[in-house]
Amino acid sequence: MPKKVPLSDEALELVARRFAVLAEPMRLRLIQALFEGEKNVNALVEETGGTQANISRHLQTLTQAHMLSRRKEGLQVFYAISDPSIYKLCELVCGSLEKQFTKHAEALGSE
Amino acid sequence: MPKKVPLSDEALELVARRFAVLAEPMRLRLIQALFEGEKNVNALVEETGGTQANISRHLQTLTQAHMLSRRKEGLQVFYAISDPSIYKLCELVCGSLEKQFTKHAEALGSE
DNA sequence: GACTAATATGAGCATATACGCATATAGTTG
DNA sequence: CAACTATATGCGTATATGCTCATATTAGTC
Repeated sequence: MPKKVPLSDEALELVARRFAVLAEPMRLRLIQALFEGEKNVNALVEETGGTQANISRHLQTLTQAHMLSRRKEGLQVFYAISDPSIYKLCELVCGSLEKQFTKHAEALGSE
Repeated sequence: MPKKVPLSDEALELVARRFAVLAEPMRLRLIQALFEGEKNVNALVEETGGTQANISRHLQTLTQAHMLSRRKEGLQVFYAISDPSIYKLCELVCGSLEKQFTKHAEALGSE
């Protein structure tokens, strides 16, 4: 298990791409909605308030990144979180953001 | 400490923005270089092979996101990783990518 | 103060991608 | 097979952002 070896250019692009998939509010909203469990497209459309076309595209992006699983059942398609690391990723980011706010609540003047 | 409460739109944008900062290969390379410890701009320029202007901009982006700290010493400016969660973030992503490769090494046919 | 070194920034270009609209595909039911 | 439902996709547009070149700024030296 390599640890100190610098990543190759290809590897860096893959990592960057993975972060990029998570760098969209609507996709994060979808992921958040799926924290509760598997849901079909329509449910996600209603819950997130997005358009059907847009949600479908985002779900495709997330699925191609192997973050979601896709299960077809008749007319409906059900998506679910398939990569457990996503939970931790979101927790980590939320945690560090909270720390930032706590810190800068006193000093103020972010950005 | 909120855990199950869905994040607000503002919060989602902040999380997304944070991921976006990490969604650039060159920035990841800088972060990786800084894993070894504090370095000045010139060292980072040489190590990453980027142009001075570009590196400077990326360092600014990372610093504004509170991921790096900036220390000025005479003519030089030293940057260092200031948010420990970045280590874990990178580890998590690398880990899940490795799993993907292991899985699809046999089945093949990603993307 | 003139000169040099280290870093930052303004402007323009090229590319990526999120979104909306319309339409296509897949599956179900009559 | 016609009509309907659920989901996916082609296309055009708008916006964001990474990159380069040139230049500005800051700090040290003579």
